[in-house]
Amino acid sequence: MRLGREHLAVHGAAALSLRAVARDLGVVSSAVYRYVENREELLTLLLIDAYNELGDEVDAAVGALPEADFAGRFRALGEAVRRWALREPARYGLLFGSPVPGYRAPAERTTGPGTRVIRALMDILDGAYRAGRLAAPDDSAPDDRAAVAAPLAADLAAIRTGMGLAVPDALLARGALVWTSLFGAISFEVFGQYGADTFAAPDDLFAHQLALLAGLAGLAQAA
Amino acid sequence: MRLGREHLAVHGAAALSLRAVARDLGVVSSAVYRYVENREELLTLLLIDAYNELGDEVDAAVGALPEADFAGRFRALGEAVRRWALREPARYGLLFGSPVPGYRAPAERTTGPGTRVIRALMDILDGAYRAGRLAAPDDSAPDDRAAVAAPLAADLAAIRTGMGLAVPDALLARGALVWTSLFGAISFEVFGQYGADTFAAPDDLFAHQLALLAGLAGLAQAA
DNA sequence: TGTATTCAGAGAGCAGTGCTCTCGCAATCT
DNA sequence: AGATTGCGAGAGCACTGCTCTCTGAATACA
Repeated sequence: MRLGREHLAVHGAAALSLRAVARDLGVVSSAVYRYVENREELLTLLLIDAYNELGDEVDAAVGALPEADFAGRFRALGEAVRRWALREPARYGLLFGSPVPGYRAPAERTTGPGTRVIRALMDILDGAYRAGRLAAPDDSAPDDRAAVAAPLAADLAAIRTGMGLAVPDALLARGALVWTSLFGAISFEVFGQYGADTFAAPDDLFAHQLALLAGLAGLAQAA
Repeated sequence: MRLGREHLAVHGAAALSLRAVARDLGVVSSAVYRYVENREELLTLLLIDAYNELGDEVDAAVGALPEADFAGRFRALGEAVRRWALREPARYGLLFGSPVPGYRAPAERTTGPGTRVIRALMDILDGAYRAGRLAAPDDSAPDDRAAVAAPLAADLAAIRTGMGLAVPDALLARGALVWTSLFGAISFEVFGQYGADTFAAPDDLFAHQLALLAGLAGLAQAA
């Protein structure tokens, strides 16, 4: 079932060639259609496979730290995502890059594996909140920046009940921003948006960004 | 010189077909090669064109507000980027999505137009700093989260001199994170990463995220 | 005005793609 | 032993990027 994973890794998602996959398997192209309905389903399989591998690595990295080490777990999550993304840039692009033209992922098969990272992130934040270790950072306390508009509050309420969380609106919204920001930073690095050699020390850059995001999420940096 | 812009808009970057562009122009495919060396150069032209249109709209939105309204200008920048991205999702994907397989953008032609948004963003932050209106948010003051490792500090110093800025390391790093976070949030929305109807009020979500990012950047929300 | 040059586009053709169809071979089941 | 099933091969369709040659028209030059 490793249909074309290494080929995707080499050539990228949009250029994924069913015929090339067949060649890698030492088989003619029409034979692949015995196992896969079309190129779309091949992409779907690769999508689910990638989501699950990323989810596995994130879960392993997070689970290696004690449950109460919320800040440590958050950092482990971010580092695991980045490590996987840098190791598998094409597959990362398939998951978080521009959608493949003409391809629409079947939600009923991909939402499960596709929500594992945000699930893990929210579990950390929710656990920290329930343990009284998640505080609204000072810069949001006095002003109304953290105020949540009514329609957004409705969306957040649906997410909270849907995921079984306890965090209040403002912190939930911060969690969502941390989520998108994490992937934004990683995407910039993986996709080469920073420019050729703008950052000679990308590890330090990311570590700094992770620390800032932890602060944004309301996680104290204590161990 | 509108070679295939609408075609890209419809079908996406990776599916951009030189032959289809030729058809749109009412011409046979080989004729296009009179004006464009190959598909790569066609992509490069579209890339530069998109960068410049985005840059123009951002500059216009930012320039519509008084120079001293740093927070307003920041919000205008973010809203302009999002507006353009939602209006031109395929072109946005070309700029900020997964790289087109086998295509390498020529830095000497694209870095100029490609840095206009970060340039505008940094100008706002730098202006606010020089005006004494950019403060390190409270949540970074007491701890060492904002401490910048030595190699990262070297990178930041190069950026500062290269762009002629005055902001210190910690704020410059925050600016970079705000930059990537902004595009991370927009990419999630444009690329449909949030899930089908997770957010019924995406405008409110983005407005909230922009406010949080303004806080992260150190911009007071005063007018 | 007559010739030479340039240039835009057409058309054929190459190798590649996704995909469908038919066919043959081999293992399996009854 | 005979029928069924499944796997893979091969041909063929329309599409792609790209190269080549050829034609026809506009232009430059004398």
